[in-house]
Amino acid sequence: MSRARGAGPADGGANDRPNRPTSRDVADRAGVSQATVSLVLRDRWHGRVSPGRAESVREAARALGYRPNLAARSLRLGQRRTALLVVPALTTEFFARVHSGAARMAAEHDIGVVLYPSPGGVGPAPDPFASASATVDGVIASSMAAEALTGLRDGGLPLVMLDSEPGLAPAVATVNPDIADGMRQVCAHLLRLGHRDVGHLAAAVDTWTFHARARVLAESLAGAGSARLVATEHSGLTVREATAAAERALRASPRPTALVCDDDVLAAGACKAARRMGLRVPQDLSVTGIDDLVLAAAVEPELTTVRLPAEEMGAAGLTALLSVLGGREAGNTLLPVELVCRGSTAAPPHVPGAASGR
Amino acid sequence: MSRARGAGPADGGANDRPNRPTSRDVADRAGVSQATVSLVLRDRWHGRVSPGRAESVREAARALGYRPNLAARSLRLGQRRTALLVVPALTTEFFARVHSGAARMAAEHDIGVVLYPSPGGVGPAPDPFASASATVDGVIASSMAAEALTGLRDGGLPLVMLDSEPGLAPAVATVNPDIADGMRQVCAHLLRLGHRDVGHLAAAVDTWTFHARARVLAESLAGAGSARLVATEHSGLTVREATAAAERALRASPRPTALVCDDDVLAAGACKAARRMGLRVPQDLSVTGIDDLVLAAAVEPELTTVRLPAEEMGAAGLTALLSVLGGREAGNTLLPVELVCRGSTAAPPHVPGAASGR
DNA sequence: ATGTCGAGGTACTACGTATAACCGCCGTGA
DNA sequence: TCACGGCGGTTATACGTAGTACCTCGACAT
Repeated sequence: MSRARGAGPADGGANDRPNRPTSRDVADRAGVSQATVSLVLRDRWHGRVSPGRAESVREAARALGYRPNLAARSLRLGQRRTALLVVPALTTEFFARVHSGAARMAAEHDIGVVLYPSPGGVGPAPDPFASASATVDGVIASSMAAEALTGLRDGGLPLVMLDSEPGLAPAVATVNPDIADGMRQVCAHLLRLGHRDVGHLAAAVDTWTFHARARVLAESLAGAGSARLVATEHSGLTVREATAAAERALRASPRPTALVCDDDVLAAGACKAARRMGLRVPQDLSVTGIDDLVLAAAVEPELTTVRLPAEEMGAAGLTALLSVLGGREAGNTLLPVELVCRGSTAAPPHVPGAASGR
Repeated sequence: MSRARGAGPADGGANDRPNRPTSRDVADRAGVSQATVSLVLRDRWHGRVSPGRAESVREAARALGYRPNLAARSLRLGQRRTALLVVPALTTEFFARVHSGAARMAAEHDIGVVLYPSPGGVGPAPDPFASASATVDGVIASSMAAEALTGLRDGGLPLVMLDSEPGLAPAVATVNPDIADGMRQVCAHLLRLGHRDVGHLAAAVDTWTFHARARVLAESLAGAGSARLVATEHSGLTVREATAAAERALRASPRPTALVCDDDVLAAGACKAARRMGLRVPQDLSVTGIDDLVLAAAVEPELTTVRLPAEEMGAAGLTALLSVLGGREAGNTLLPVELVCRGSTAAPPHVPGAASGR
């Protein structure tokens, strides 16, 4: 074994990689074989290696700052464990939280998560599979990033969809927040306050989730006899676009006394529009959001909103992926949501008897 | 070569991994050797492989959906290229944007980025180096995640610090927004509006950046003769804490007519506090933030704030890392910032002659 | 005295890719 | 006709880790 490693003093060029120590280096230092090092460090040595040697191996590993090379480890059959998380734009707080949940769960199972922010931003979109999928065992993707998934099918990778219709494809697991329940809670809340004329500020995103929201909202209102949907406006996901859309909605007649928004950012825009039109929130107009972002508690008044379990969605996505990776049936997970009542909802004008929004 | 692969029909157990095709499979299909496949697909075949064969190799690769296994590739000497991005909490819009920038730049250079959200959230913090550093070539870390870096030094990995004092450690590159310039612009803006008594709502984070902000703010005000810092309150990074801290600051005497906040979230909290105390923003109190988050344009009034180039910081961090990886000196990058004047600043009360905030 | 057994460890090989080294074949010039 | 060079590939090997098969040696039972 004459391999000359980084130990040599005054190595010539400046670009000499500081070659990380390998298990062989640890073995040399501890006076054992490489195999023994592997056994000890993988905790498979019980009854195979004497405790004294085991300790000296660990000692040597510590002294050298040895870390096993995951690439090499993953090379061994089927050991590679990496999930690809495809989200539309990580710059969004919501998806950042989804990632956070997935990452935490992944850490517990000692698997990696690599992110692919799908196109939509500026610049050329890198091909997620050219660079990443090689080491990827499965994909967790938001339906909002669906266009990035075109090249996926032939890959044959296990797939978990977030915010996507359950049962569309047999092999695809889904993870969804129980948005139907959320919408029903919102409607119940608004009806209890006395609202009858409700508007919907919908996200102009062609996604099952958003279609589902609209459908459930319409159904819930229709089911309540007295209430009705008097306006539906579509908007992009920025405050500016939302403000414009909300102004359109508020010019409907009869004017809605409550605006259900598909997103907290939209709700913030709606509040802005209301103020601009001389309406007070919540006295003249109630507004509800979805997500419960930081923003929801920062605006004035604070938003009544449906808290979506973003972290849990990430975690559940990873769990689902592990499940199909383990050969089990692709399941559909439904996560509970929670209505957070804050200051942006109250009884409509001219209905003084109803309960307070808070 | 009798290796039985996934092609067999009706393989027994359900858990049979759908073994991704390897370069050898492509070679078999194309009727060439594995080496030839590698040559063709790595574009090193000019003059070594006939165009016809090259095409049939590509054809076979396409048919099989072949993707090279990066882990195996990286096994070959020094080929691994992965950066570890250590941030305090990805759930924060700012760091999500930093990651986005880093990821985009990384994609251009065909290197990977793996995230390590440093402890601070709930649950046990996974050891970043036990799971990740093995395959990591360098680290980009926010100074807000400094506590996660304790185990790093002995690793001997190249390090790039975001938001950290330049020149502290010789081998460490730094990337900073030019916050000094930002603070000077804020001060100039406020002074031009006629403010004299300024308060500082500081982030209670023990970080060089925040110390630097306080220092530059004090200096800028002191340099302007007539102005002075009348209150400094420290706050956590949530709206709730910021509101409480801002209320304390607004009880100082003389009461500040402008509140400079270290963060947009803090600024939102300050606005909330002002409203609660019967003060109008911006007529009675001007408020400025830092970051230019989505939130800044969502609150009412919209925040005058210093836009920090989050994406650029991520990109610059990656560039810096590549630079030291390439053997060059560790440099210090300073990124320009921009004052975004919106509705939360105006002339102070009793100074009617000054220019408008917008 | 010798066979047996288990503890304690080593040799070897697979994993998938990249590349250096090599090698046959065919056209060509002497 | 034959040596030769280069074209068009192949063979072999390294990379770092995990794990299996094997090997050795001492203790103990027979």
